[in-house]
Amino acid sequence: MSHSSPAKPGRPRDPETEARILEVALRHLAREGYTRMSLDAVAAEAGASKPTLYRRWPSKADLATAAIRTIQLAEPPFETGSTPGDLEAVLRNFSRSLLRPNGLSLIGTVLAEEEHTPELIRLFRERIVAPRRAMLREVLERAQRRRELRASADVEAAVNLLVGAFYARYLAASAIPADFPERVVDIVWQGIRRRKRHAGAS
Amino acid sequence: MSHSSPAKPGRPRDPETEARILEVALRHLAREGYTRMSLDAVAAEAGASKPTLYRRWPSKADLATAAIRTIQLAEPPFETGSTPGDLEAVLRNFSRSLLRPNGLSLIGTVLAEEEHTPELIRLFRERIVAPRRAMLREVLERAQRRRELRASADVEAAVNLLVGAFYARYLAASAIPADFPERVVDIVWQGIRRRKRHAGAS
Amino acid sequence: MSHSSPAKPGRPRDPETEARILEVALRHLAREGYTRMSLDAVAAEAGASKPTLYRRWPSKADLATAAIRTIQLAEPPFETGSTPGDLEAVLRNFSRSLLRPNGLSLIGTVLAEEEHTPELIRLFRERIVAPRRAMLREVLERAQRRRELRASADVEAAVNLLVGAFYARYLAASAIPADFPERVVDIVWQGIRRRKRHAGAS
Amino acid sequence: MSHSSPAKPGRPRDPETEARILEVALRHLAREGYTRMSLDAVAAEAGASKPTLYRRWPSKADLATAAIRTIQLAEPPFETGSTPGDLEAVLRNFSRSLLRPNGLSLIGTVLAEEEHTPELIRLFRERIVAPRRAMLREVLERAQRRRELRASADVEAAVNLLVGAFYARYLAASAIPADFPERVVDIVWQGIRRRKRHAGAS
DNA sequence: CATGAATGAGCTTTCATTCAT
DNA sequence: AATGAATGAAAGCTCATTCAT
Repeated sequence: MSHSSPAKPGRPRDPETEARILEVALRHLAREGYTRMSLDAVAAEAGASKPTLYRRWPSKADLATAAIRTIQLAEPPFETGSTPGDLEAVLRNFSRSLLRPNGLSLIGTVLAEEEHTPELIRLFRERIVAPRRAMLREVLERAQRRRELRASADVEAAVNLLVGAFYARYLAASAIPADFPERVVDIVWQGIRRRKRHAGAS
Repeated sequence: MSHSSPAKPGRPRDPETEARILEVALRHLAREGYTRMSLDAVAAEAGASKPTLYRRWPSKADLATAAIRTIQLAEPPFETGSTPGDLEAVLRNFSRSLLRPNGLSLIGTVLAEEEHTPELIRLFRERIVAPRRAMLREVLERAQRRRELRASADVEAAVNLLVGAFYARYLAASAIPADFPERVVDIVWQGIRRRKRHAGAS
Repeated sequence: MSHSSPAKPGRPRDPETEARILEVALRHLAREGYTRMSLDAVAAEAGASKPTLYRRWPSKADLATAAIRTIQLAEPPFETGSTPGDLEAVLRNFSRSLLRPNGLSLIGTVLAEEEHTPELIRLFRERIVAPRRAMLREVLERAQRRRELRASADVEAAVNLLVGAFYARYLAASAIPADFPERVVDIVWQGIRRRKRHAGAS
Repeated sequence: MSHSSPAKPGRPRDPETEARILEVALRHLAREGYTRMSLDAVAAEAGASKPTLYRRWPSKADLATAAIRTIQLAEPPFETGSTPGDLEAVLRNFSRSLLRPNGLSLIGTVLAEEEHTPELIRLFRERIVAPRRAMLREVLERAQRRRELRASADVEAAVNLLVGAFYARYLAASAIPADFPERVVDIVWQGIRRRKRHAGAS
């Protein structure tokens, strides 16, 4: 008589170990950068041994990418009723998660490692960058379908402007003011929305 | 043949050596990142010995910051006749120098090292980031004085939008299209410029 | 049909597994040497797990000696009619098996490990070296009984000369010429055979 | 004004350090084998640090080959008056140095490493094996010029027989009897020397 | 009985920094 | 002033062996 879920042979993995390692690894990766992240330190802090790491991820790069993969984007509901309101909601959430856990140092490390460990930036783009941009693009395309935007409105450029403002601000000053989302949306929205025809334009 | 300045005792430093070291160091810093930049390699490539480096800069961090300090911004003339034209000129120059010598990896490394070597980002802000932003701000403030902008126009936010768009684009895709400056200026300019009163709207 | 020997409780060992492990182990031992032979690799290639190895052989050294023990010498029929012919036949077979599977690297590893794992060389002598020498000695002692050898002929030394020539040649050049058996037998046989009395020697 | 021997710049190497490292390395190589030889242990025993080793020899293989290179063959004067006497003298010296410092384990390790570190055996052949064989060959060729050998005498085979006997004996029993040189020379010499014509045989 | 997971110790190699000439 | 040598610390990775299922 067989079980529906046959017990796998061998000693089972401690499921908490894996999660703990990844969590520690992500923290170190963000705080120390890729090069400074030491597998010794990660193993020690996670209460595991180095071969335990190597059994799961065959190299440091694999562990680092796996750690990045665990980042979860809290998807905010963004139906505020108006397009600028939706954009602000997305950016407010973006701003909060951008700085976690260690400001832009995670972004920094994937940029710095672009030549040596391109997997990092590839995955970062796929997992972190792209979804966030997709949210903004979705809001804008919805607005486009509702004919709220100028006919020539450049959605791709607008997305870059909106998210990029936060990078620029952080790079210039390390701090993002609370009203920043509102301020950047304000300009961009004015720049792309459709304007009423001038009544007596003729 | 005597020097006009009183001769210092001992062998004088070779000024070319210093320049060569800094140039090599900057290249390595940008290509490899701070942690991977090896003083051994820099010394070897510059044709000097390590104590020669240490005599001038007491630590690796000092050498790295000195290297960043040498970056010169080629100041573009930007008097094109129109404010958007000026903005585009600045950004075009910015876009070119942004990716030199190795994409954003220099920015990456200063971000990644923010906690361990804060000197790096401090100096990077002062030398690289601030001057570039100042150019844009100057153009915008001049426009403000000419009353080309809306009364409520947020110059600081606009600056962040303009430069940030490039970071965002690079982070998302590693390549900046040639018409990108034009496209981002277009939106921002529409977002901040003063609009004509609907003359005879009645 | 029941077994003649009482059935043992528990799951019986798969005899094929054991053979497969030993075969793989011997190959790795000869190719990589003892220190480089990895139980991980042996287990993986044999399709078994490491504790399966450890259940049968309590240590790496035990597995290695067990692997050596499996080597079978194909006993050649050597009744060519003449003593030099018999010697050549033995040596020809010796030369072939000497280089299998990996030149002298198996001999190398047992010599190199003499201090750390003396079991290896002990067993190698008993299983591989001694039988081969015995064949030569048997041929020579038969010749002695037939009074084909000089009275003072040193059989032990002759055996060492005959087999040693192959070691020396390999150590010097890695390759054994096809006519090598004939050439070495020629010299040794001339050196030990009984010579006819010079008829009118007086 | 230049010196005839201009002082080299920089801190000079301690000449004893290099010799001490090589001596220790050779001992470890012979005792432990290549794989077991640890640079940590060598450095510690030689009273140096690991980077001191790496400055001189860029890898473990380089250090090992350098160590082998230091082996000096004490060239024996071998003009005993007779060819067999000369051969015995060479072999007696050979036998003594063969077992130093650790029996055949050095030979063992170069054989075992043939695939992974072929430099080892290449150098061993060039430095150790070839010179020893050359001595024997020289004695035999001198005898040949003096017409002491049979016309068909196979010098190459004789050399292999003479040195090989020692390998074979060691591999079979780990000990070389004191009269071994004499015994092997006896057979080989009888096997290759020219025989007197049966003068008045009729 | 056999499995996959875990471990502690070890490896070679590189680095930033200081010393002796 | 400038050099080459030296150093202690640490890194990434692998191994023989044992544990838990």
